[in-house]
Parts: sequence; C-alpha cells; structure tokens
Amino acid sequence: MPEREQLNDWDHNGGMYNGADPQDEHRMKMRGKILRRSASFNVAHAVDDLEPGTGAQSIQRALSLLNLVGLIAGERGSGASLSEIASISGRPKASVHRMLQALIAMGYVERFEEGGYRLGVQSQILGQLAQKSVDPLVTESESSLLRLAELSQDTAFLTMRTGSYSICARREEGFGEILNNALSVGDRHPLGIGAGSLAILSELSPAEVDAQFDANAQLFTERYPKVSVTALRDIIDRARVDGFVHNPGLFAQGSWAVGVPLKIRGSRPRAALSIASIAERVTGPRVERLVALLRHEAKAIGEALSTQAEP
Amino acid sequence: MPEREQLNDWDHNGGMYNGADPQDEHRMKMRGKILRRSASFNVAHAVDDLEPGTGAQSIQRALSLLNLVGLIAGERGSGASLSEIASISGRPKASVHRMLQALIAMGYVERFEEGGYRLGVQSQILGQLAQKSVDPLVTESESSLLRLAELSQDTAFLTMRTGSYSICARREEGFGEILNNALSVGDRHPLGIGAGSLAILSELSPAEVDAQFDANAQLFTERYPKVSVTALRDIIDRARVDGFVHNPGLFAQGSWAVGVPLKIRGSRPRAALSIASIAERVTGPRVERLVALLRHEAKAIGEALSTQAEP
DNA sequence: TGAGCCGATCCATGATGTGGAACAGGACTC
DNA sequence: GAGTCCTGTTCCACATCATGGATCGGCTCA
Repeated sequence: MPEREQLNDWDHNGGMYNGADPQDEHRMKMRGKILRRSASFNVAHAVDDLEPGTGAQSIQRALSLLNLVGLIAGERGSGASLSEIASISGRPKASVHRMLQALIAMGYVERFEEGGYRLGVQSQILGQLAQKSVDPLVTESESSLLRLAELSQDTAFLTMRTGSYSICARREEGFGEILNNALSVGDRHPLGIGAGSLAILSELSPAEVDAQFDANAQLFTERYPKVSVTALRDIIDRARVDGFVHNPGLFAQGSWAVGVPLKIRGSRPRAALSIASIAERVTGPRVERLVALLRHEAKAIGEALSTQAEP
Repeated sequence: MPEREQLNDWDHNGGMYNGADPQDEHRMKMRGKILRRSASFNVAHAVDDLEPGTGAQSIQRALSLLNLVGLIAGERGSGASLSEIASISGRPKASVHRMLQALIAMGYVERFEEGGYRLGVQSQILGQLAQKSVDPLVTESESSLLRLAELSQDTAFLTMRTGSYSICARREEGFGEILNNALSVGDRHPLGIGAGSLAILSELSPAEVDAQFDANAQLFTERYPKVSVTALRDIIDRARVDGFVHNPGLFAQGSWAVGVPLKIRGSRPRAALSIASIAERVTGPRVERLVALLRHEAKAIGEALSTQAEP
C-alpha cells in the first residue's frame, strides 16, 4: 500500500480524458479535488447512464450509484460522503440521498456511525452468489493472476466482456517499484479500450468487431477522441496473427501493456489476461517473455474450464 | 455435491412457513413446483419490499429481483427463466422483463445464449469491492468456518446484521451424512430468527432488543406465527449469562443449532458464528463441545479484527 | 457570530415506470 | 397442420412514482 502513494503525482489525465461532453464539466472539476488516484477518472465514467429511454432510468441510476460507492470506498479505505457521491455522479444531493437510503434499506450499502457510505453485506453476498452462478472464470484465474504479477513484477489483469463494454474483473499487483494504476477493478470501458479488451475483440469475427465499434462510435468520439479506431483495428488484425495484443501506451500516457485472449471451449470469447507497466518494461525482448507467461496461464485456465464444461 | 441430492425429499416447509399473508398465496403455490431445495422458501421471502413509500420503490424492486436471480441461479446450477422469476416475485412478466433488461444493461445480470438469467460480472465485482470496503469480517471468518465445519462435521454459519434483519453471510458444510439445509447464503430473516441472529441480539442492550422486536412485530406475526417472542426473549436472556445460544429446533423442524456472538473491540455487535445440525447432534455433551469450538474461533476472529481497528 | 460544510427533509411537478394485453416463435400433442 | 402451452418480447395509455430545488438543523472552524 505505501508504495502506491509515491505515484500520486502522476499525470492522472494521462491523455485519456478529453471529454467534450458538457455534462462532464462538473465532474472534471471535482476530479482532482476528491480522489487523488487515477481511478477517480474511471469512477466518474462508471456512473454514466447507458442507453436511455428503456424505461428503467432509476434502476440504472441506482446501480451506477452502487457501483460508484463501491469504487470510491474501495479506492481509499474509508467510506464515501453523500456530497462527494452527489458531486461525482452529477446528481442533486436529495436524489442521491433518497437512492442511498433505498440501497441501505436493502442492505447493499451501509453506513457506520457517522462514517461514510460503503458497500453493505448484501453486496458481499451478491458477489458470493455470483461466483456460484456466473462462471468460475474469475475464481479460476485468481492464482494465475498472482503468478503473473509475481513473475512479471508488474500488474496483471483479468478483463471480461459485458455487452459492448469490457470491465476489469480482477487485478493483482507485483512488488515492483512502479505500479500501473491506469485500471482498477470495476473500471468499465467500451470494448477496444485496453489491451485485454482488444484481445477479446481479436477473438471475435470481423463483422462482430465492426458491430462493437459501431455501437460505441459515439462514446469513442466523445470520450476518447485521441484514440484512432483504425489504429485499434490494426492492433486487432495483428493480434489475430500473433495471438497477442501489444498496446504501446495508446490509452493512458506511459501505460503500456500486453494481453492475450482466454479461449474456453464451448464458450464465446469474453475474457482476456493482460499485464501492464511502463514503456521501458513492455518493449523489446520483454514483450515476448510477458506474452509467454500470459500464454501459459491462459492455456491453463482454458483447459481447467473446458473440461468442466456447461451441462 | 452429490451428497446433497439424497436430502432433497426433506420436509421443505419445516414448520417454518405459516404465511397468513394473502400476497404470498401465489408464491406458496409456485414453491414446490420450481425449487426443490428448502431455500425456495427463503428465496420467496427475499423478494419482499421493505418499507414502502420512501420514494424508491423501483430500486427496491430491482434489487430484490437481483437478489432473487442470484439465489435461484445459485441454488441450482443453471439460470432462472423469466417466467419463474416473475412467478416467484409475484410481479407481471412485462415489469420483470424491463427490470432484467436494465440489470443486464448494467452488467449485473447476464444471459448466455438462450440460457436462463444469472448474475453477471458486475455482481461479481461488486462483491470484490465489498470485501475491500465493507469490513474484513467475512474474509477473516472464512478459515474459521472451514475449521468449524470440518471439526463438527455439521454446517457452520456466519450471520451478520443489516438493520433489523440478519443475513446468512457465509456457510461451510462438513462432510457428515446429514446436511442442515435450512439456511443458505443470502437468506435474510428478521433479527431473532436463527441461532446466530439470537446471538447477535444477546449482545445488544435490552432496550435495543425490544426496539428490534417492535420493529419486526408485524413480520413476526405474519410470517412466523408459531414462533413465540417470549421464548426468544428467554433464549436471549439465557445467552447473556451463558455466552451462547441454543436453539432446539424452534424455527425449522429438526434444525437445531448453537451460536455465539462475535465480539470485536471498537465495533458494534453485528455478527455471530453458529453450527446447525439435527437434534441428536445438538444435545447433551455435544452442545458444550460445539460451543467450545465456536468460542475458540470467535475469539480468534475477534482478536484478529480488534488489532487492526478502524482508523 | 457567521460562514461553510455536512446530511436530512419537504413537497409541487411532470417525467417516469407500470402492467395488462397482444405478439412472435418454438416444442409437443392430437 | 391446426391445436394447445410453453417460452421471451413489444406496445402504449395511464397515474403512480421518482425528481430535485429549496429549506432546515447540526457541526466545525475562523
């Protein structure tokens, strides 16, 4: 933990955020103020409404809020205050308060005496239930990520697909002196942003890749205007041949990474392993070493899960 | 896992359910049809709205639904169908569908090709975030529960308080031939129902206990009409002296249990350990042995968490 | 004393979620 | 192949419900 602190003065923006969205102006202002770590940027994003007009606005808002509380409280040790949550989410305090009360009533959020809001027991339990029912991928990859982090001395990630998004499902840190902090557990980006995300795309058919990029076209131009979609397509094409993705700091300044897709027999591609670090550690011969590590673990996970196939 | 099956024909109702609530009639009818294990009964309960009129109806409904999906999908291996969920929750299909779509859009629920609805990656992640932010109690007690289950050859539980409810936060099974199936992870009951729940109450002041029973008075008469509150008060009073709760099958027929509160310095009492089994295994000298085991683990957990007190 | 923050509460407004009804598409049966 | 009985999905008029600006009480600090 203490090692983290020395990285606090990184360029958090990292060239990744260039929001033209007027809605985000307020959030941007709050960003530096509230959370010092780079995740603040991701936190802000995690709270957006997805597709509107589906007749479930309040649910989406409430779940975004739940996510947000988890991210904030997870990043720091303490809980999140009402005003913070309201500021970051960009909603009025009264609304946030009402929603939080509902979340508390359901046990998904808790608040110890005068402390901040944090996730509650129900959230914990939901995770346990999810482990049983969703798929054993996250559990299965746990030891792999630990090995990857230890052997590489960098940060290892499990990325999973949800619809047209990818989400950082797990993250393990090595004990190196440099810590890549561009991606935290729970961060969600449109498919194509991040090495793991690209690795997943490389396993989809070209038509599907097009469909994903089309679906997120607006998001891309609004939120990642500096990212060239054609460059991403190139990376994907190369990954189809090479079997791995190499991201030379495309998304966050100085954050380089390699990723490989997880191939599980009988299951659509929807997960990837990746390792991220600084440029110097993801170049030249080290790329091959990292890829070898990743491939080895990806193969192990793939085999473990393919055998116990769905009934 | 296969050992479980041989117990499927237990008396699921177990004398626990005596619902006079007219709203529940439909659910009762569905119960045996849909889920065979006793948890079906608890599933049905988990879906109730809590306090209405707080201006967050849809959130509560959506979260109940989320919980329900998790419980159903967790109980069996497969996912839950829309119609099932609609039937159990007692809401029209259209509404359930709309909510599920919202939950899917947010990644909390997933649905693989034509399969049923199950919890999604976001739920998984929420659990991870919760482990970091909520409190280390669940993680810390994991090994204790495993030891308890192994040493007792019965089923060990971690019960936690949420508001005026207690919830089964974790559960580990021994390899004995009899499996107590009256309580599953995620099951929620009003405080006072269950040995662990009573153990938590025994650490509260009499005034607080009264307040809790008052708060849940309606629930008790509606849902546990056979349970005498004065009997519960007696158990609590005895537990204050003895330091443990003994439940002689009060709630579910044949499900006896012992429980001890978890005392953590600097934290309000809100958790308990318990072991449940059949009557023959929770009587006479064995009670003391079980209590000794529980006390030992409770002490260990308490010390582990008291040292790393909140900042 | 009062400015500034915190979380909590009120309540008129209309946007929003609601759910009955109708639909499409399989899987079986007669 | 017309029948029933399941799925999951879409539509849309209705009014319930969430909304959020304004206000308040409590606390800390200058």
